[in-house]
Amino acid sequence: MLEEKVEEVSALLKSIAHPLRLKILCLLQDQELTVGEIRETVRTTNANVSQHLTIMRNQGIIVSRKEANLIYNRIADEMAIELVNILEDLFC
Amino acid sequence: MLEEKVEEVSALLKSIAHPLRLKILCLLQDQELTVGEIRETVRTTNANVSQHLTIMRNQGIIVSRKEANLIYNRIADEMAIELVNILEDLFC
DNA sequence: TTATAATTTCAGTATTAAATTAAATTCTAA
DNA sequence: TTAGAATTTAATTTAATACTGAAATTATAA
Repeated sequence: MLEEKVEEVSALLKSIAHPLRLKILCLLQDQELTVGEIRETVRTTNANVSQHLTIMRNQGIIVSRKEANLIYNRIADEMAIELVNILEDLFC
Repeated sequence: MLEEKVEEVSALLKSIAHPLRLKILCLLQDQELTVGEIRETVRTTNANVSQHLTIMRNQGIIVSRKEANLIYNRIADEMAIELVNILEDLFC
């Protein structure tokens, strides 16, 4: 793997390699959810969910759209969806 | 994905999600290498390579065997080999 | 037995990450 | 225009990581 690719791939893995973020990605596999909805299923604060979403948004894994004062989040990166699928196949 | 699985998978990803460790895994895909041989291709110190190998050894990704005063390292976990293959397919 | 090579361990420092709480934004609806 | 809901931002604290250089281990070979 080329040096650039190594940096790119390890950055992507890093942004997924956290229990809360992995859970969020699993949740978002087949649906769009708001911060509040995510917070209801993963037991933490809104701020914490928001910060983890920001990490994944900066990585390009997630995009958000605003409707009223709700923010809907979904997976933007097909690679990320595929990767989560593969992880579930491999480990579940 | 079940809570336990989430913890397990994110721990595995975390132990791969570092440029140097990802490089080492790529190198070890099809061969056994000593710490010194690894250090020659990735530009850092022996101690640093050794520490990263320890992280992956603790995670069960790598096993080592000693021959004289050389320590040969290889990938132990088939899942890890498969995962690295998949990452190369997806991103290279 | 001593010198050397390969590796690990340790101690220290610097950086980065995670979680919490409170304050600030943004939008809606009364 | 103000009260409240959803979310983000900021500030803080705590904890985890990464790297370096030196010292300790382990094994070989002179």
